[in-house]
Amino acid sequence: MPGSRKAKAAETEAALKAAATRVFERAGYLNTKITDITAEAGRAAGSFYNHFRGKEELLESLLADMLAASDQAVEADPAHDPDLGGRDAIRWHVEQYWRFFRDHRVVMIALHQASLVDQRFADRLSALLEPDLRHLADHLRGTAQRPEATALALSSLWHQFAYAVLVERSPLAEGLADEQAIDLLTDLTHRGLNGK
Amino acid sequence: MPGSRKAKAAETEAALKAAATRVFERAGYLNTKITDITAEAGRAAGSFYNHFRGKEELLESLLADMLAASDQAVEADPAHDPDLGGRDAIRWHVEQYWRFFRDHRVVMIALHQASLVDQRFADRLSALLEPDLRHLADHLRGTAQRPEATALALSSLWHQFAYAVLVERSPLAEGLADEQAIDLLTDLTHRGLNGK
DNA sequence: TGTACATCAGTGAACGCGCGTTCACTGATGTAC
DNA sequence: TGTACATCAGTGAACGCGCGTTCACTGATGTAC
Repeated sequence: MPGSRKAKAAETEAALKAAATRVFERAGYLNTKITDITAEAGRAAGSFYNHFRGKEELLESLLADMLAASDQAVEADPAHDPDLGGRDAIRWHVEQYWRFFRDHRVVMIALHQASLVDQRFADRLSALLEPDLRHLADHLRGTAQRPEATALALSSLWHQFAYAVLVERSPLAEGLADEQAIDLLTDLTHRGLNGK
Repeated sequence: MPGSRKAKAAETEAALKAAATRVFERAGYLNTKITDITAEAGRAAGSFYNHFRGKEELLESLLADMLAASDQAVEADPAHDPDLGGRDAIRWHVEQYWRFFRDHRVVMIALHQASLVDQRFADRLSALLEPDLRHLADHLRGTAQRPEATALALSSLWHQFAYAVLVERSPLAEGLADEQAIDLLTDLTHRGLNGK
């Protein structure tokens, strides 16, 4: 069976990534040891280094997967209403953000944790978020007095609320369904911007 | 000179705390080694353990100082308007929050970082913030549909925006003065709540 | 006040744990002829 | 198709670095008489 060697390697690499995701979820990126990942994947410790230089490179790989998945999702979606003034348009943005965060929760948190300890990831993460922020700021030009700062504030709101609800599972948001969370953020954003 | 031994010990302890604060600021809590702190303080490594069990206990100590300072500040302040509906009352709250965060920035971030790695600090930190959150939720009862979730969202907004501006120094908030930041948050909060 | 001893803060070299990383080895897969 | 050799993925014990923590020692401060 030619190609079966590569296939086996690919399988192990995928197993390591899946295992890493599970361990990150339960213990956090920073608390995770290489041997935790290999143990979870049922492989020997040395096997890890056939596939990744270290934990950072594995995270980079998960990040690449996440970006690929999100590119696909964007392409599948129809173009959105460029006017951010309407409540529907705002809700669409919030919903995109919420679903992305929920679906990629583990990687997002891992990136966030890595950023605290490793400047390279901090730069990576802010470069990742910056375009969306600039885009949002452009939408706000005319509507808000300080478009950039306002965009930063809104993205702060969305990000941290999603984090509190979806990651920390704050008791204050107990029983809050996705749709309700999205509506709450939409209302705060829409009214906050337009004063209505 | 009786008492001069205790005085020397207290001096060293204070020096270690001050040094820790400086090192945390520049390298982050998680990246800081015990020997970084003692070196910055100009003491031997072993000296650290005459005063603290470890890095965690030193952080607890900084936390205690912060709480003591904030208690004093609250006592010095006149009672605030209990009605959160008025813009002035909201601004007062936002301003308190902003100044507290700015003044205790280093400890707040250190706590935040410690929380990611140590569940005990996570519990400590949420217990620390919970009363304010509940208080805010009570203010919102009647005004907002879901007071608890809305309180969580608003505190998310304040916290993360303060973090982005005061810690990350986001380029999007370049040249934003404290008063402008406070006004921006006040507007978003006030309009978001009251639709005006 | 002076002397002898006890106590304590501080020192820094050394110890040792945890964990990332290596590497000689195994067995399976691929290749050459 | 068969044989001999090469290559590769995976293994796990062992190595070694980094750093937290200890501890015998020093010199200064406090206490007893």
